[in-house]
Amino acid sequence: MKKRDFKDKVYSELAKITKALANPHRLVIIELLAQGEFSVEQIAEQTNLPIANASQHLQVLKVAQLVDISRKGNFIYYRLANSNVFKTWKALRELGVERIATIEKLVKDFRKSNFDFESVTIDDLVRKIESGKVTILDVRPESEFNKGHIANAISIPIDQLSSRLKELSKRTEIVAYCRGPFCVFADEAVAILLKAGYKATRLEEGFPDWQIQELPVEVSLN
Amino acid sequence: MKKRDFKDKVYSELAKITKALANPHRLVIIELLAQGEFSVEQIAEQTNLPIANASQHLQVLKVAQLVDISRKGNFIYYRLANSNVFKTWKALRELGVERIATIEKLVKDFRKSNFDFESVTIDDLVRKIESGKVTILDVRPESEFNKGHIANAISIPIDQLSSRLKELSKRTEIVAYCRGPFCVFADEAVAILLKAGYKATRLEEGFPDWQIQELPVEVSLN
DNA sequence: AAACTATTCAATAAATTTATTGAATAGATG
DNA sequence: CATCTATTCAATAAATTTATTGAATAGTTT
Repeated sequence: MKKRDFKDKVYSELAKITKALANPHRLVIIELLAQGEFSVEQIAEQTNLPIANASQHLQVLKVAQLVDISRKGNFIYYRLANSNVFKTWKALRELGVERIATIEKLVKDFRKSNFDFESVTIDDLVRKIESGKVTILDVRPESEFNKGHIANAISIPIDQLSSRLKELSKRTEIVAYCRGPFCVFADEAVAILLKAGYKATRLEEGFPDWQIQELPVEVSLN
Repeated sequence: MKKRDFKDKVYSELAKITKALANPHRLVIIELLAQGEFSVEQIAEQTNLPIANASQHLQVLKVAQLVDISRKGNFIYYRLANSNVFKTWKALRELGVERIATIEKLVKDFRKSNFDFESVTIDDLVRKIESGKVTILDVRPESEFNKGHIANAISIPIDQLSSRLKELSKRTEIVAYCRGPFCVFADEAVAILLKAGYKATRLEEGFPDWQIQELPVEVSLN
């Protein structure tokens, strides 16, 4: 093979992978699958897409080998092919937030107008865990908590939080987390908690960011 | 702003950036600019594109804020907007090589059929530098060497190597490097060196990979 | 100010991607 | 084996991306 042919082929293969990522719906799917595996139906629901449409996008990801599948009963479950897929999404996400003022502004404006409060980073949380008491609160749907969560976190899905406040202590600081930096479950949780007189902040990143750093995680079997 | 509007906008902005990367020519340009800044004319030449075409691709990268420009005399020089752009390219590259058998096979087959020999990683090279004598050979064009190179490397551009062999010692192991893992200058160099009786291997990655790890680099002023 | 030149723009056609719809399929279940 | 159901496929139209060409532009240089 000639040198130029070789380079053309390598870069066009890499561009194919990149194209498979280059769609807003597919990025949402990638972030969702970073929480664990989901059926086509669940993915369609979470992303607000018609099922046929979601399936089509999943085919694109599958052809690019970014996702794997397995069948359980009547359902087909999709998951990220490996941790490099999440790493690449993370790199894109960070590039976007840093380079594109629009995104940073969108996030800040949205947070400020809806929930005006501080957040903590993963490093901050690690330090809090080491040096004192902190309640780690997972506000994702319970099924996602069961697939994997930060060690010692407790699960109260955001739509149950208001009615289950009594499970939390007002004396311990609470750090709420969810799927990722653009997920608003944690913001909503902190808003509810602050209003009810709890001391609470949100984790800037999500569970997959914690997991990829090989920090302690737990899985609930059921 | 509503929750869904917010998410739609964030992910569509991120998809825009990803789309800007999702083209083989533009990936080649990103890798080239990781070596330093180049004029439109130089970029067109290196990528084998008509100038108008190269300019068009550069506009796409500029709108996505992945590159910055500066004018010097009649020329406009393009450079990567910041190190996160390279980090993202590196993540995509590694995802591709790991996930896509086609790419790995392309690289292996090409290397095996043209140059069958071992390579060393950046970690290997760091150890070699610490623990003994090694000649680090930069075979990129001299202008790229001048913009930045591995500390203590010597520059012999690949097209001058055959005629400048006497500058190298046969007693010291030589590690040749170039732009990146898909760049073949270093392969060609090792082939020439082995044939002439030198002890030589190539560095798997390229100069930008060394630089991003904050390992020692030097810049030649001129 | 005129001439020059590197780069960008504009217009077009071809190729690719996307959303939508409804039908087809594969595999599990009864 | 027939039925059921989650998922995929296929066909189409609309939107976007790409390559190509030649003209326009901005900024230097003389």
